[in-house]
Amino acid sequence: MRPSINTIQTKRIIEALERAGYQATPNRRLVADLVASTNGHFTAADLLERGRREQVKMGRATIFRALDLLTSLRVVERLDLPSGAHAYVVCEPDKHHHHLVCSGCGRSEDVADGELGALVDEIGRRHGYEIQSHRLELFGTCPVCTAASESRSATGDASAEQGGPA
Amino acid sequence: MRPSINTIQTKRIIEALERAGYQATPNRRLVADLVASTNGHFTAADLLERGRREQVKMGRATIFRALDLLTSLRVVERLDLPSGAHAYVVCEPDKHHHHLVCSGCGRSEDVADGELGALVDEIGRRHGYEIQSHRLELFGTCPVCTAASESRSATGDASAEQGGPA
DNA sequence: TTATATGCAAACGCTTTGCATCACG
DNA sequence: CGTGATGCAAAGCGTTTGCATATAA
Repeated sequence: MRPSINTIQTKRIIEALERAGYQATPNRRLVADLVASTNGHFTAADLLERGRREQVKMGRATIFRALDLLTSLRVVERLDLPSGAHAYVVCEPDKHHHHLVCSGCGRSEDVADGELGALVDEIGRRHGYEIQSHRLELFGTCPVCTAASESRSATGDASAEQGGPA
Repeated sequence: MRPSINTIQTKRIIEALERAGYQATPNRRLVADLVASTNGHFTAADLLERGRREQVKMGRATIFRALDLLTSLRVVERLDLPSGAHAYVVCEPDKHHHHLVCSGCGRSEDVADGELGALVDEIGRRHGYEIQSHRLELFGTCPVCTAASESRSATGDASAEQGGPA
């Protein structure tokens, strides 16, 4: 997948960098772009490989440093897959939310906190804890993958559903 | 903390092992005991060190293998701390639940799924996902640590007690 | 010119594995 | 005896760091 420079998403990320006083270097722009052109979760290794494939040879360290940066700016968020592996997803910086991850293709969607906040408060009260943070992670199959697996089982086909993460 | 052999918890774990057809070897008994005498989360390294301190010198591998075993028996569960580190907690094998973890002392408590299930269903429906699993992790300060930090701030003492989650 | 950012490779920490040995059934 | 469990050390992975270099402000 060729990164499409200058999406709104990419710009948002770059602006976030500059607003925070960091340089929007070519490498960081590329990372921003790779990240923005992903609709699922991705790992540092994914970015590294995609980056190399595209054009530039970025060092591992640069990726990790960029990812740390973006994480601290809350442009991306780190999440833990059921396997225990670490992945990242892009997300809206400000509003508190959670992630719904498709275990088929890796696509991820932001989920508003909604009523969960109240439930969390209630749990804290019940246990006498002062809750500082909470994290809800949902894993399931997205509509596309569900459809794919249904038609697959109908036809006996057993090929993969879609692009996989990123 | 000296492991107190033969707690109910320890027995439960050992029975779970035997019921599943695994040998309750001395090493595994020790692990069971260490695990049972922990009321918070712990890492593999913790167990290794406590084990060594107590008596036996267990190889790293043995700890990891035992932990894998207990995880597969759902006697312990692996969880991801906000720092990204992996830890384990003991828990009831059968009922679906979540964890409330004290970021001060590491104590952890099981939290019933309760109304969350309905909320999760609702989210899945809204996004067209078939939810397969969900995980809620709560981080906060337990009553003991809250009290401790209050008396501390009252006396102007500023000693550390925790590393603070994300 | 001074602070930042980058690359590289070595260092790290955690976890797994291969293999010979040992214990249990 | 044969299978399962263990220890050890080496290998593997993902991530971080030190340091010299290159680049931006």
